[in-house]
Amino acid sequence: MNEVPAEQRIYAVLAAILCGSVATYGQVGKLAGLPRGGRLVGRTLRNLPADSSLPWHRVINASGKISLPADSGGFKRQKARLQEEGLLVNGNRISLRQYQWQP
DNA sequence: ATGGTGACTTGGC
DNA sequence: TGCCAAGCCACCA
Repeated sequence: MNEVPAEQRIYAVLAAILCGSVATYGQVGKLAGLPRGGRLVGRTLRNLPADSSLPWHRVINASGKISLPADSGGFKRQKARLQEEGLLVNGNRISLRQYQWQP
């Protein structure tokens, strides 16, 4: 019957990421039941409404960097929010020191 | 249907 | 550390 759409589960995973921590796209996808859905996660965040209160800014790629283009508004917004949560952001890269979210 | 693209990941050099 | 190739999934022309 009605199964919960993958997007819904991705939202739940996002909401579970602790403040001050970040997770990779692959990590989120894996926890949402999409072991190879890194791209799906990215596409889902891309489609998020502007009024969504989900911490999408806590999601970065496996290289520990922000995947958005450095000249886009989303990049600046994500960087600013991460810094407000106490994370050190150097350029497009997050200074990793126990940054990875642990479920 | 087919090919190209993207807020990805991993392995190799 | 950084770039490249292959794999993966969904969307678009």
